[in-house]
Amino acid sequence: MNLNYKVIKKSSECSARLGEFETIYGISKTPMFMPVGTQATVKNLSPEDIISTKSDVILSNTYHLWLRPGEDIVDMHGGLHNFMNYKNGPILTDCGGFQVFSLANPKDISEEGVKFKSHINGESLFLTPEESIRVQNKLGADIIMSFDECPYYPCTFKYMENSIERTLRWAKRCKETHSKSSTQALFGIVQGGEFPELRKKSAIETVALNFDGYSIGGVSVGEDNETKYKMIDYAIPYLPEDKIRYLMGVGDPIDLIEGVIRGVDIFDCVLPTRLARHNNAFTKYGKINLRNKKYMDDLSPLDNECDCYTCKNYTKSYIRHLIVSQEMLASRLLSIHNIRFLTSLMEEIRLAIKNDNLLEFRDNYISKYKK
RNA sequence: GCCUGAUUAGCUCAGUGGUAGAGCAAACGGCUGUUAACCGUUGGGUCGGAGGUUCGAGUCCUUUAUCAGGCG
Repeated sequence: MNLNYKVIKKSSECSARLGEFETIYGISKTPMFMPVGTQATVKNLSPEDIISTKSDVILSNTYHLWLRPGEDIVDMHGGLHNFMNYKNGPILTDCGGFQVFSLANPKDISEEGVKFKSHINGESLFLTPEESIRVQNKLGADIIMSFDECPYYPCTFKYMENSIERTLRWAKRCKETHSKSSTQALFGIVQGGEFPELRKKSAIETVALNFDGYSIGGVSVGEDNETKYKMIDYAIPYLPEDKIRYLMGVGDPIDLIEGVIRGVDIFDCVLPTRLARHNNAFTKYGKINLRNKKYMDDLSPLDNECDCYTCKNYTKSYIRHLIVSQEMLASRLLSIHNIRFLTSLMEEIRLAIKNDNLLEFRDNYISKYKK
């Protein structure tokens, strides 16, 4: 499916671009942050909560839904949107490639596919590019991902070279398997680690397969910041101007800004929701841990300028009380705030691109934000 | 009044002669395409009191206090 991605404005000072694309849910503006709902739910949040965060696209995961409840059950509901009652915006499914990184052993990866042991019951599983696409076709997300290997970091040049070549062959198989190209956009994924020539090769050859958009994967897997930004720089020049660029798994506020400056359009990350469950809130001055005793009598909201439901209605003191009392509302309120914090940051970024002052915005932001 | 049992970290409890421990709680840290409401670090004890035996006692003995049962 053609998302009709359009560049509205290119920054005059960096590679950032303001853009939009189209689905049956309407126009989506980029740069954008997408919250993650692995198991067809953004953990702790109802669809109404998600909408209140002004999110647009949300993510779900092929591997997890394949295992449970199974793609047929989702299909019986008429697809993911109906299954999880998210009607506000598009859904993107990740392909299961990250689970190759987090759950499978390198020795279990073959040309044909990846051998897994189910994290639920230990059952032996085999995921192939064809199976990933077949499952994603049934899940019915608006944007689906080509099945890739997300290699361990660090890995050798030789391992990475073999890996990207195999991922390219998998990408071709994914394209050939994709049976719903009229309703689902299929993105290819660029790998190559920290090796410039491999990022270049992976990008050029993935683009040659002509996907509906392109992801940069294998980032935020343990590398330092400098390396992380280089990985983006090595790939971006070879990605077409007229297609969406998606940096997978990145969601730290500074990383979002740096990614946009380098030409990235969309991001996803578990960080806002995971940090929320672990009692942390994003603020303009860095993240804070609400379990800390100093918030016991703090009557201020998480962030004075934030317009989220949580900040409009609750004090830090109350949220700390919920955390100490192990009440589940704490992680819900923090999830709402953290996601809204990032969608709000993306609004500011879009405005800065429009005003051609994104680099100044970045410098001001970093000077306040303690990473 | 007599008999038994208990008393060790804030709490619940291990530790039966050889350098005082765990879980929880507390304080704090980490988290980047979710195997994570998770993981980690740190602080915290005259072992109820007083005597005694012993090279050495949380541990054995005497005594005492408190608590819980049982019998009168």
